[in-house]
Amino acid sequence: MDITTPKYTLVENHIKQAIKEKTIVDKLPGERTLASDLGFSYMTIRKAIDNLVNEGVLYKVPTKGTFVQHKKNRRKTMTIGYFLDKSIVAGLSSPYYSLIFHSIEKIATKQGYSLTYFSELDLDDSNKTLSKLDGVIASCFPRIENTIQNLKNDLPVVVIDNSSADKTIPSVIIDNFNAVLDSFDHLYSLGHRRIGFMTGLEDSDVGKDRCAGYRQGLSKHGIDMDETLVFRGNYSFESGLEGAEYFRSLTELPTAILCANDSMALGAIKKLSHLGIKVPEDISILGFDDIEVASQILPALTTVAAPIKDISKSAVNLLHRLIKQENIENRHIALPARIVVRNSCGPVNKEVAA
Amino acid sequence: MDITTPKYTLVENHIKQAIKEKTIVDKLPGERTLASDLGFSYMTIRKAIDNLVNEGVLYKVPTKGTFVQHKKNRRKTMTIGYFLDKSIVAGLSSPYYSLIFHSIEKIATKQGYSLTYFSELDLDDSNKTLSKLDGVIASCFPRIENTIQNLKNDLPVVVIDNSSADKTIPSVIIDNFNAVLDSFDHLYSLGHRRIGFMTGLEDSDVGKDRCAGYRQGLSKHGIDMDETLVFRGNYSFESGLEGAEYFRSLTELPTAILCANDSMALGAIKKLSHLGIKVPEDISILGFDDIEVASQILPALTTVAAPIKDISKSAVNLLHRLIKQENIENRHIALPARIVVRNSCGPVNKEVAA
DNA sequence: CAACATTAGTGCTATATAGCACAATAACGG
DNA sequence: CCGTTATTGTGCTATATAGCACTAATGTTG
Repeated sequence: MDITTPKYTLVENHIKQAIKEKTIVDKLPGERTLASDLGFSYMTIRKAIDNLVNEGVLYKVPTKGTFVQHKKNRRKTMTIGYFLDKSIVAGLSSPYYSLIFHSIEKIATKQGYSLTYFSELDLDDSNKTLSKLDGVIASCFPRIENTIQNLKNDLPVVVIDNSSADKTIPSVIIDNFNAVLDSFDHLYSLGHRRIGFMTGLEDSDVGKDRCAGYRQGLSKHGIDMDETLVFRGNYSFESGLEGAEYFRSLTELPTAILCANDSMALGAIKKLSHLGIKVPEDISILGFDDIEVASQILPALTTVAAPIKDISKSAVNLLHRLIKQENIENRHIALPARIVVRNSCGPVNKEVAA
Repeated sequence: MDITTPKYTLVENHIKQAIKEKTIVDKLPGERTLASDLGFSYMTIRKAIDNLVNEGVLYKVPTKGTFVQHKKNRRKTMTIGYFLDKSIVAGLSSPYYSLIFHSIEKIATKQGYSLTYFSELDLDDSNKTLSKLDGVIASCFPRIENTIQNLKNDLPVVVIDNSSADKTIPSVIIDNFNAVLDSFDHLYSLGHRRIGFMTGLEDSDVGKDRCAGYRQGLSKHGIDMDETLVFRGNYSFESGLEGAEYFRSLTELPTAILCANDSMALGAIKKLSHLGIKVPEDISILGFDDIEVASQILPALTTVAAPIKDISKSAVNLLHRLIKQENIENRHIALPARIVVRNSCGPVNKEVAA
């Protein structure tokens, strides 16, 4: 410390220290008591306490005393954040995430929150950013577990899409397994037996569960697993193009392809059409997410509708209750997703397979 | 005032009043001077001034004096807002606005700003919301001129997409007129003469300018205006469907349709295909915006690429300079937009027109 | 036992006073 | 004329003191 450090900062530091060391837990001694204990004047102690109150470290109750502001019930900014890691390059311009964000905003506004979006989190300015927020909803991916942990130290966090490895973090996800299984059943009921699968990134629960749903569909109907019918994609439109080319290169084309999301399905449809293979006459394509254009393209995409509104509502409510420090019995919510039948899947066409 | 109003609040009010009445313009009298002038003690004056400094009304320069914090250079929150009125029901899930927002976020983050999204602005809590912001970028529509005016009173505002009727508000728009004119030229060069136009909402500059571009295209090439070739849409996918039906109902189908945005173009393509009219063989469709799916659908959409990145960059930079109170020579920026030729427009097919 | 009064503890307001550090300016001296 | 020195004005820290308003616990009284 400088020679010129004012005494009140010394007092401030002393109090902060005492709080950290739990010497002071809840209520501070009276101002006059503190003054004589620490050997500073009453007014100096007041100044120090005043500053700490302004900083939000302490709060006062008139005629009662001064108390420690336990970090958790800090001053409310009535702003929550939505975090979508920059590893999702399209960010909010991805059709799925833009639906999520839009929906979260509507619900958050209803609850009186403003919504901030961020896709990067430097440790340097994380404090600056996070101090503006009451809580964060994050789309979770395994590669950002560290970031989530950092967030969690400062704020209530609710994770959506994937659950975190850290099961203490509340999550809202959809039942990917059964949704894909339903899709499989749908294709099966149309007569399809040779069904391909285009995976997403398999580093996440979403990817794994959708894949597991596919495998379950196979075994449920007594179909042997054929590894050549699995194409490993990455959710992008481009990998949908590649996937279609891959399946085309097989000696026998599948009669239907389950895609782990809509963008890949779009890519597959486009490439297949280029290759002269008609959807759904020659091959059926099934997507996942029900992004806006799914119903607008030709053929209209049969897909699984992610319950965007429910996801958002659940996530905001969960977060709201965490912010209010309510007790939460069920920290992990899994929502069902239903298949939306449109025109990209049809009855099997035996002639094409060759 | 209560009997118990503390003197320092009286002093605070006195000072605020004096600032409002311009009795005090910049520098305050010395604290001791003030004390004797107002008849309160030095420490009381200090307390009052301290509070005003905390409120951001005044600021101090050590050994120099105390000064009025002119409203404009308020304390920075390093957060800017993006406002998209709720009258755009799809909000950020609209493909165009999600691109805009995503792009703004990337650039704002680079400049050290956080980005908040809001689509409603109650007058009640507008202060709560706006006090968290340094400035606002708003997508402007004529129907929200009032809101923009309110915003403008509190904060620097930059308007995008449309310019405001109030020309003092800086704006970043694209040159819709010439972009549509270019599109027209493109269709003309493919041999099209009977070219339909599907308008957007004509209450805004965007709508009017795109419409004017179409008319200019006609007159430039010496084609008579045929009002039956103009369908009044509202930018939605659904109105694209309706538009296609409308054109189909004409005794003679146009050989090409210029659409005021991509969503309508998508709708038109879908409906026309249903009606057995092939794009681009039978009819050419040209869009506007270059939303993500434009390149992903079949046929890939020939459209005008809105320079999203440039718009965002210009808007954020403008706003940043407004926040820093720099002098701005050019408050209105119009950016060129270029046509992206894909597969939805082809040479005219004389046989179809019948 | 219940109603009332007292008292101690709390934070809050207000004033008076004393000195420090710094910067700009005025006065002075070579 | 320039450089040094003194003066003045500024905000900043620190202390001591006096009284107010309110609450909760305690004591007192009918």
